Amino acid sequence: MEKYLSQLNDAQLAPTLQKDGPMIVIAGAGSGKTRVLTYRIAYLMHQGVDPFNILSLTFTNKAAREMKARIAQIVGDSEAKNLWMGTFHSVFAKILRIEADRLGYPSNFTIYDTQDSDRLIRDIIKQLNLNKDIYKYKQVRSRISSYKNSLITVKAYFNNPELIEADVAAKRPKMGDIYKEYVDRCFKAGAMDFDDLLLKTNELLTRFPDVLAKYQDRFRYILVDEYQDTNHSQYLIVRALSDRFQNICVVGDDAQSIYAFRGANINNILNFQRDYDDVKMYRLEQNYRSTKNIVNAANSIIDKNKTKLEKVVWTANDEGQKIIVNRLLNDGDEGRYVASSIFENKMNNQLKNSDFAILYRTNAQSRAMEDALRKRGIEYRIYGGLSFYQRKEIKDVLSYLRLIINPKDEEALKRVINFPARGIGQTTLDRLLVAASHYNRSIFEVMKNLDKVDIKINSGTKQKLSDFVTMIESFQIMNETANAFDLAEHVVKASGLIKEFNKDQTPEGITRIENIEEMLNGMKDFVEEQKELADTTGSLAEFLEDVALATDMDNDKDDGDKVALMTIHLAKGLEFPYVYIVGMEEDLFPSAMSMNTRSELEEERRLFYVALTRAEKQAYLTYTLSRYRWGKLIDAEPSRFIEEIDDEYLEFLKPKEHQRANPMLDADIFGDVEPDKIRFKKPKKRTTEKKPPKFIPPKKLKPVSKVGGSGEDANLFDGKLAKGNIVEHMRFGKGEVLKIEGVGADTKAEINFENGGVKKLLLRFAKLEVLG
DNA sequence: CGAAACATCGTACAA
DNA sequence: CGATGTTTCG
Repeated sequence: MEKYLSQLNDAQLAPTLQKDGPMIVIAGAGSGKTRVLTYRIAYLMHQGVDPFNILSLTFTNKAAREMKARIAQIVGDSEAKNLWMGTFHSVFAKILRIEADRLGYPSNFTIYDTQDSDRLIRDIIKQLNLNKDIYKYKQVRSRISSYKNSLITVKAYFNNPELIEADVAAKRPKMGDIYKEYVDRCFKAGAMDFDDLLLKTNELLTRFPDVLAKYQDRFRYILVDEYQDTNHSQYLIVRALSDRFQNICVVGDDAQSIYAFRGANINNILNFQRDYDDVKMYRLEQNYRSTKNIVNAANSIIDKNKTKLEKVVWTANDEGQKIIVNRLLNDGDEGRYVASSIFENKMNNQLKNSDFAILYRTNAQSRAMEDALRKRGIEYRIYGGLSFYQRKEIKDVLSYLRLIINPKDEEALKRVINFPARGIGQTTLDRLLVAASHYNRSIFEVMKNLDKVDIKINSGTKQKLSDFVTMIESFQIMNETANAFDLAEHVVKASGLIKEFNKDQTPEGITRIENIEEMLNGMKDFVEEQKELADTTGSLAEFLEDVALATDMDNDKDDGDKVALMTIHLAKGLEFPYVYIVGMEEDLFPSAMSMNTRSELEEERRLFYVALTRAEKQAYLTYTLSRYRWGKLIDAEPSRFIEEIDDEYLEFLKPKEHQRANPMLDADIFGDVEPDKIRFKKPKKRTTEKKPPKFIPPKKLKPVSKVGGSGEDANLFDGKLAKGNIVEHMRFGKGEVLKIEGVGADTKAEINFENGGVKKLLLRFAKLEVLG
């Protein structure tokens, strides 16, 4: 043990060695907090604490696995195995299964994902005859989610006039009714959504003192990682469980709190010291990850936030390179730049693909990056986005499997009852739903008792329904003996799914079959893996739970040397030698939706802080002049966050250095621009300059060019500039239009200028006045 | 009832 | 643009 502890610096050692009592560790980016958590757990066990009494809540299941493996190296496999480690959701889902009957739930309850919730909510809105343009299902879902995260049950909602009034004022008077119906339907389906896993845990611990006592006694030592991202519901669970022994250790960094949108409350970490007596506070401020340049640049950003705990992150590492800032024409150009920069870096510095990460604000930005990397022949891997398990064909298979475990699962049933088509249409389904509601039974139970219920369904359809029931029941029987893989393989054949997908021989259809095969392979691995671990059985139910609660990071199969592409949110906790942060533009980053309040903007700023502090050696920031969004080319302005970094840490790239590759750009479209200067909304110390503006943003071109259309209209000069027109250019003087070519934003004009000769200009950017 | 054409809509972040 | 909902026709 001493050997391991000697690897820690003094700041890290102090919290590691504090065995008892409440404590908070404020850990700056890259300061080795995982190491502290890991060694602290090992040390607890070394001091004689039974691993059965330790609960460690991590941000991803992958992190839990890695930490457990590390601890096993120190204290031994057999001991480490008994630790409770995992995400809030997975740990409490397990506890809820054990205690389910207390809450009237079956222990095999389904976990609804967001798609399932959305479908159910849409159903309910339709069923209640509400206007779907007013009750948008996504808004409704997020509203319900925030109720649940604040522990507002249906009953609490109807007892709270303020909430009701707020919804009435928002022209959504039926919110409560939808909420009630949603909760009822989930309950009847034996289903919990993600928020329920926390809400019901709270219910369990509050309503049943003996259950609370049991888990308080069990979890005598509790550790919570990424505490800054806990929501109210999680906060209350931690408080309740730690109340008896008060051996609670939370670790986090308020500067990296980036999950407010799913209810995370930064006050949990800011106010931790008020919640317990004699809280010991530790700070980890030495950064081991990044260069001085990166650390200082990141500090200069986070300084702009008002809400924060005081801490000074520093590093003893090298000065390093400045952060490179580059402006590109559009998203395609941005992709090409990033790809060629990665290519060059690899060549010059003997690097691997996995030394690079491309981080973006929204998943939609990945496409341009992918295209460019593919063209360059650089292998990459995308994290997040539409996850594997959310794909249609995979959800179809999973729905059959879910129905085997929990036949009440309404969303699974609706999904597969007529897929592949077996002649059970909407009308039949509607009648089943009505009957189910009337008899207060699940749809599946109604289907099993068609002859006993009053329902208007013709005999042919009844036969089809009973065939379906028979099929599912035969799967259920097989589930009693077969393992998850064998069963799933049988199900995809017997249900007709494979046959259905095989009909489609287009590339997409073939991909679907491959995806199903991949999932079956995954199940096989799962079964094999579980066989080796004695404590689990490799059952289908366990597989489904794994799948439902897997985070995007958990599915990270180590499949070779690839550039990582992901959102900044997913990058939290990771590090890469070279990091490209792309799309540094106003309305994108910071997001247009996050600029209304200070706290929203501060969260965006923390997000940028997280992004920048992922980099070890070198960070790149890119932004574009225009970008495709919603299928349309729109103008962009550089993000205020670039401006917020101290200039001394930045190096602005001269666009020409890399734009040579693109022949279109050889036209002197930036002829009147000094390319090495950056353009901001509010120019800094530039007012005294007499020279023409360094850079004229496209938006501001409008009034100058007189002939220009609106910013949204890509066809600035379309129809207004024609062959033969005489125009004037600031630098090239008068000229005659020889030719117009291209369409939309790509429209170019060939112009013969008095001083400059023939130039090809992109009209989008050219500063021209039409003289006649 | 089913499939394909057609129309609409809404666009973060995610367990 | 792309996912989803609606209409239409066989």
